Amino acid sequence: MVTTDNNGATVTPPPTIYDVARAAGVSIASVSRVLNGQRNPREETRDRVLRAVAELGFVPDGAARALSARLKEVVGVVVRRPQLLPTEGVFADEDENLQFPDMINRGMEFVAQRYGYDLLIRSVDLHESDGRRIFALARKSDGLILHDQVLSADQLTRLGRQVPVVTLAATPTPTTVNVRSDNQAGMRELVRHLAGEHGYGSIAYLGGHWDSPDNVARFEAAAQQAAESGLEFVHGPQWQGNYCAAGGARVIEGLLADGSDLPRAIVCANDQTAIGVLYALGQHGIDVPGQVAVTGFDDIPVARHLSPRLTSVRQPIQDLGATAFETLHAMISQAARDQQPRGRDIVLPTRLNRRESCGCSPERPGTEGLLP
Amino acid sequence: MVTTDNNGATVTPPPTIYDVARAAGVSIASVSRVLNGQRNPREETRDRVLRAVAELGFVPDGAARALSARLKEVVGVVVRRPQLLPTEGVFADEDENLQFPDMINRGMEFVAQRYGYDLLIRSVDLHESDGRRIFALARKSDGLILHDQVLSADQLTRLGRQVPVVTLAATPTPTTVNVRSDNQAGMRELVRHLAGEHGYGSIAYLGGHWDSPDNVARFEAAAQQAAESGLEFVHGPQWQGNYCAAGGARVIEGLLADGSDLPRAIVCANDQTAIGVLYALGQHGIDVPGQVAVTGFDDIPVARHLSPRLTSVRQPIQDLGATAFETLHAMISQAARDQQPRGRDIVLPTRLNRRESCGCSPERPGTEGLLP
DNA sequence: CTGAAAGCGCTTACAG
DNA sequence: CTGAAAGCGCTTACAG
Repeated sequence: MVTTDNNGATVTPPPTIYDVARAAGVSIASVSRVLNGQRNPREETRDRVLRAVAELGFVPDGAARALSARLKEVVGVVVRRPQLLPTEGVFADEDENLQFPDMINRGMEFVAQRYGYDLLIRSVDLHESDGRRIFALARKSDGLILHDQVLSADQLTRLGRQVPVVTLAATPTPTTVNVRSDNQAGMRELVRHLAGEHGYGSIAYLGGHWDSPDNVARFEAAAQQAAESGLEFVHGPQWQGNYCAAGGARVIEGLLADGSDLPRAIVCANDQTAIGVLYALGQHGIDVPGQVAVTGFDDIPVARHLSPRLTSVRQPIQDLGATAFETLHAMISQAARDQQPRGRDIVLPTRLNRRESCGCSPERPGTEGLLP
Repeated sequence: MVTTDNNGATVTPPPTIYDVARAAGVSIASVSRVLNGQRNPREETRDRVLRAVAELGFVPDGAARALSARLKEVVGVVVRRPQLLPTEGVFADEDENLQFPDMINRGMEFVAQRYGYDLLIRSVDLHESDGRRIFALARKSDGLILHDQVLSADQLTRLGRQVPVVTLAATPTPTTVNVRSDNQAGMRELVRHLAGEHGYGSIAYLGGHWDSPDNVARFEAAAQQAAESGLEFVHGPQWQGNYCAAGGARVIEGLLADGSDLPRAIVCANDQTAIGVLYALGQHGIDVPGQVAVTGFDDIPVARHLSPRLTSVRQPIQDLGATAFETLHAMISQAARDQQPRGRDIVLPTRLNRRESCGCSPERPGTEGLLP
């Protein structure tokens, strides 16, 4: 019986397995067995335990369970993002690049629930160098999923020896598995489209964080395909963005202030950047796609609701998260059996979604991505 | 020494406090004391322990620490969102309303880090009725932050007796504290603006989830202010959205298909809804704000980058999360000392950000929200 | 099938 | 100041 009184603040600690055992008239071992479905307990035992559990509203303490069963049912997730003070002005500039990692996390969470796992989220600064906080998170979890390249290859290898680790959009090591999407194929398809279907003569690549593996892969694929398609390829320090709308807008403002000529098409490292570019071009009365075409990467939901609608390379965002979790879960389950196939690089397909910002004409909704 | 061999998959379990004690030639109690800064250990003891810790890369196991110290340093966060299969078409429709709760979570996380806490995220379905999964999450955490009204008042009161609980945008109970923003003041300011400055004669309210306390508060404030300002106030079942862009677009499509007249201004329950409305109106060649004005609520970052730029009521999004965490943390710390002020309703201020979608003329950037 | 007991890896009174 | 020991709340061989 829970004590009820008029003071809401009275603390009633949750019942323990001892309370249940006492109420059911059995040992705590029996309670545990019934709850964990071990070794068919007698019908009557089961009933008494279940009744007591229901009556007391018993739920096992996570820490005790974790310590005893050597399983926390928690996966640590590390996201790399600017650690800014929540001052309005500053934050307003930077907090837009949330959407992509958050959607990936949601894909993880979806799968995690099916296994009874929860996600322990922690973000680290873009420039965080020592991995101490990440090793600490590992001790609160059964395994780790790391967005981006937050650790050096050496650190990763060492971490992967202690605990199962899956990276996202990074590089596999001998002890860790990586999951990413096919930047190369997606970017090449996009550039081929700009050259072939639209006949543009020049494109620029507006980059994301310079050290992001995704950014590097997209840049290189764009450069190679541009060369193969005979396009002039513009890039360089003045084209350096930061995956955020504000970064994209800043690049455009800078170029216009310098009086630079814009290329016929601007290929952005991601959709957020493209949003900033569209905005800045709009402010200066430059028509998209009439004067300058603009494309994104990721295909986040809002891309469909911009004007003009944003042409973008679709990443299987939620799938990335789901796959990362499934992979990690397999590693955790097999941990006891030791030897497992580490060092893999799992690549998920991408696909070009043509909308108006690249110069294509509007099409009926619903046909997106179904084009040949 | 960590075993190194050529097989990356070899598992090297993390060192325990016993390993450290052995290496340092002291008892595990001393190790614990040095690490937790208790009762000034002798200089030499401290040095030996610290050296061993560094050498072995020791980090205490979270579960063992939690069980022993009765503190997990984990806060559970429950978000209410549609639990859909990651099928593209379906997800594409619904996963846009992520941004707002995710930004709140980020505000929490920012503060949580300073206290050495992590967030354990779990989402439950919009229509989840029984709170079992939430009570289970409570056993993995030191306290809970609940977005929205995910539990009945009775369940909340009961939960709050077992563990510290803070709700967001809900209603306080005798055992829980609520944090929300001032929907009423923000919405009234907005409607007053539409009536007073722009002289519109009619407005509609395009709603969010019908049972969301935020939605109810915004609806009622809009209705009251409309009445006081002598505006015709349009609403009803055909104006029922779902906080998502797709929902907003669907409402507009439905109205136009019925041949209904649109009011002079559409006040949306949140920004995501407004994005869908802008899009649908654009598809039908209806000029915003010339023919119909549109406003949002929340002021998410992308609102600034739409065309026309979206007029919206700014909620202190990150502050909501930060305040929720700070409040919960205070409750956790004082848990031992029992009696605490529960039942509070903490209200954060809102503010109208006028941009072009309501009919205001463009202004210099940087002056947003600084108008009288 | 069930109970008594050991043990998971820590923290913290309790002695010395 | 430091160590030996108890205890946190579970799970799981080990006996019976």
